[in-house]
Amino acid sequence: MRVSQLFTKTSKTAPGDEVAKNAQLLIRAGFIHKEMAGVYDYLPLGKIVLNKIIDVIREEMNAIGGNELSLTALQQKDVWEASGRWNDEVMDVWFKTKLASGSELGLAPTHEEPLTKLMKSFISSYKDLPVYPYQFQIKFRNELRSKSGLMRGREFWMKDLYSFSRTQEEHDTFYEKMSEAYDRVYARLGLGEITYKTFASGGSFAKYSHEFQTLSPVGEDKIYVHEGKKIAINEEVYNDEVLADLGVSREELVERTAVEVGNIFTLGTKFSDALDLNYTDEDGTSKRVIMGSYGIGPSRVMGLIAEHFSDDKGLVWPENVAPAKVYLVRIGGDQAVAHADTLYDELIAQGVEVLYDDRDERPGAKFADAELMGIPYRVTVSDRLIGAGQYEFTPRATGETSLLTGGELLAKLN
RNA sequence: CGGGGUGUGGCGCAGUUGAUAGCGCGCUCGGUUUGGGACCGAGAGGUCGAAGGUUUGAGUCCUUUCACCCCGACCA
Repeated sequence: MRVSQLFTKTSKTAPGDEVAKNAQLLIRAGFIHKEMAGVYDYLPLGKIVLNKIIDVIREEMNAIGGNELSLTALQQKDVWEASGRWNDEVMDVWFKTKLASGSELGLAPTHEEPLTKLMKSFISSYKDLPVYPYQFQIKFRNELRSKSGLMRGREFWMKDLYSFSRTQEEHDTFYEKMSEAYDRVYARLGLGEITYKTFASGGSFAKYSHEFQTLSPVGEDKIYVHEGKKIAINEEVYNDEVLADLGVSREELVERTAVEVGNIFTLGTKFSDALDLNYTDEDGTSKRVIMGSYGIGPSRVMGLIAEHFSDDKGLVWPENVAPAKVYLVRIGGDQAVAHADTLYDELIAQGVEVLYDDRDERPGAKFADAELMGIPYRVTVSDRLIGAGQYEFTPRATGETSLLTGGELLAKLN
């Protein structure tokens, strides 16, 4: 992509009404735009980052048998009344609206009910199970207070997978596989080191649920971390019983603030009871389907990564989620243009994603933008280096520049 | 939803005791520049969140209202 073709621009200043670092940097770099409190547009570069996060999650969900689908955002009242969650006192984050006919509708805050109902059309035998449908979708939640930029929005992206299993054992096995898949997701997103599988309250069908909590000063949750076991306990269940269950003592735990970047939850038969989702087992008897739900908020993850991987110059994207691998800076006249154009074509031919700064700007402005946007590698083509057949190569994270030949450069970026 | 704060060109801000708005960035044009967000000159762009009120006169005072931010409560 050529920078001259991007309609977005960078800004030296952040909007005065944004305090959260993730929002300030993402807006300054032109990745997102604020529409209203807790509601953001994803601009071209931001959309690429969001897509990359989604792609990582998708690969891991597919690897454990997920079936991607797309459910509707408009929700019928009846489906939710079956579980009692249409009631505003039970679920206080509803955005409700009406059809022209006057019928009430809701904007989906989550999808257990509609999906459970949908699956009634496809699940009837033990042979139809287990199944793992999932989706990436914008959820709507009427939060009393949205905050922290992308971290808590009223409209946000969510990956939600739901498991439908025959037995508790089958469910438990999948639950564990999902936990491992989540570990791989966060590792690939560069958050593995600071993300902890955290014990949280389980609801009526399991003693615990698990949250994936990433350490961050902007976190809303307080957790107690056990470094040795790489686990943590949410403060809501931080008690002697849990400590005993996990075989840890208070002295081994450290209190930290963290951001919930995902959760896995055993639902049991809560929704299959409410909506009457059954299957016929091998012995001919009818049984309830055992369910689980598994969420990750890609938009929140994006905010967290922006918040975590940044410095005084701007964003510092991990390679797996960066909008491009290389920021190609061109300095100089016709000769530099010709060389940069050629290198751009070569990199593209090699499958390297490049953001080519072909603007007629001064070098300082290009360098500053490359840093603000946080592209992992900056490559500089300039008149003064062409004679020597050299290119400058500068990793964003270290800022250390080395001089490479064309061959060395292509090898390094491959 | 309770408490606190803020709304002035696209963005960041200033506007003294009331007298129909100013700076920086950005933008346009001309020229000079060209390895760390260039410089000079000339321009365009706002009725000051909205509504009502006080006053000869309101960005400045009063009332109402909307929006945004922070803390708390609540939540992916």
